[in-house]
Amino acid sequence: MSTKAKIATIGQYVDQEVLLEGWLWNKRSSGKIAFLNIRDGSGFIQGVVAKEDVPEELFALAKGLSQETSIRVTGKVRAEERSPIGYELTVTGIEVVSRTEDYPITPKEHGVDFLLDHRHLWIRSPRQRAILKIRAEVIKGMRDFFDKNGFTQVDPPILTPSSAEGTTNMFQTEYVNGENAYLSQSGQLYMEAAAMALGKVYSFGPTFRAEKSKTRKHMNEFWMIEPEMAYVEHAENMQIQEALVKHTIKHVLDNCPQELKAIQRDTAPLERVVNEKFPIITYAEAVKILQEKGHDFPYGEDFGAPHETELTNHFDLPVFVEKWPANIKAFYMQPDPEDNSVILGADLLAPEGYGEIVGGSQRIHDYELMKERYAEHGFDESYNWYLELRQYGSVPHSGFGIGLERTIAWICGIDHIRETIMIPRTLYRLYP
RNA sequence: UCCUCGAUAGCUCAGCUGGUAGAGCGCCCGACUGUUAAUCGGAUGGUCACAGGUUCGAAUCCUGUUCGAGGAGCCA
Repeated sequence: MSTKAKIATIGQYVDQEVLLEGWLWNKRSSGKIAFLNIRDGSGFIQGVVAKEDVPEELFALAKGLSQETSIRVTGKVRAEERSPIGYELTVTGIEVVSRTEDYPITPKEHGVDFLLDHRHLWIRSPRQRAILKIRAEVIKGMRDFFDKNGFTQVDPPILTPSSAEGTTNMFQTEYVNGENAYLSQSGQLYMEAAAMALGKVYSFGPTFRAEKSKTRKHMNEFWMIEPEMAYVEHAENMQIQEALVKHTIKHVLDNCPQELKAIQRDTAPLERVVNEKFPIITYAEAVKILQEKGHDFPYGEDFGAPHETELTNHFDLPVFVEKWPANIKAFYMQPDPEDNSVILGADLLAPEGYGEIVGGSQRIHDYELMKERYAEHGFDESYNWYLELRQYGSVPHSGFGIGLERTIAWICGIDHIRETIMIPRTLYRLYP
């Protein structure tokens, strides 16, 4: 009986006979030799079956295997220079667990529509597997940062009453008592309550937006990490964001070399992000840069995708854009004491055309000012609890939200965020 | 919601000013001892998205519909 092994750690078993449990990803054969490309979830390895070395039935079986047939393969691990992973398996036995007929996804090219319709199978492909592995490490790296820096994870509710920021873009459902309920589009307001209880907190969970957005940067269900910190003000908020991003990227560079290679990510720009200080510019300076570069961009508007790309190309690093005009940002953002018309908040724009990945700000902590904002926006009683946070021991506090999928898309260098999650939920696509 | 583009074999696509359907790949059969999107030979494979219209004749032209993709707005 052979030892069970995993491809990821196959190097431990050189010159030993092992058992691999997996699937046939691809096959090439000639009259006297067959190459089986085997995957087991942990990686890919090539198995070799030479006609003269094995019983006739085994060679015939190997030649007849179809793509994605599940197999238990025994064989001897061999160091092999020609292999991308450095090892090959000299196959001595194959047990077919379940034969596959007519697997739809071939190693050849396919269109987006076809692949998305077969997303449940597409994730078996080397590239998709690598992206999902990197996603897991991005999450791990972020949690690691928060846990090492005194944050406590808190989980805000997903079912919420009407939103303080309006409900037009929210998924509506009926609550048990017949009231309208909405799927959360941000846990931030609740996280502010948590910060007053635990100091430094972060949430990590799915968030839902019923926006009819149809771009490579949008999904209707995505994951967000939302830290909130008591006694932290604007400048420190940005420092923490920068440290988080650097730590996360370093974690991926250290832990996913194989996966980054599999998706052919050029890691030089990422190493630069780890080693260099992120520039901070004000919104006004950003507008000036755009105008100098020939954009007809008026002060007071939000940036579009080409503007964000222009700004980050200018620095070739993630860039904080701070002190935005208050009227284009959320009601809860703290005004700059030096200029009431702008707020103490910043967006972090990722380089290489990836755009906004973080939005953060210092929050209004003054009770009277928050009451004014409530009046201006006509908020109802369902968010009185949020106002109460300013009545009972209010302190300066800040927080931010980082979009998990946008961050992963950037780190992986892929052009559409739908590949960063197992089953993407985009406009017009609720299947599979 | 708006703008742009698209839908032909299992997949990726070609099909000209209208004349009755093509290639490559996959599957299947055969050849080949180092392939790695293997290669070579053969065979199979179609309600040309749907519904109307124009015409002797429509994959092709016109109208509408459905579905999808890219982008705008909004955001992470």
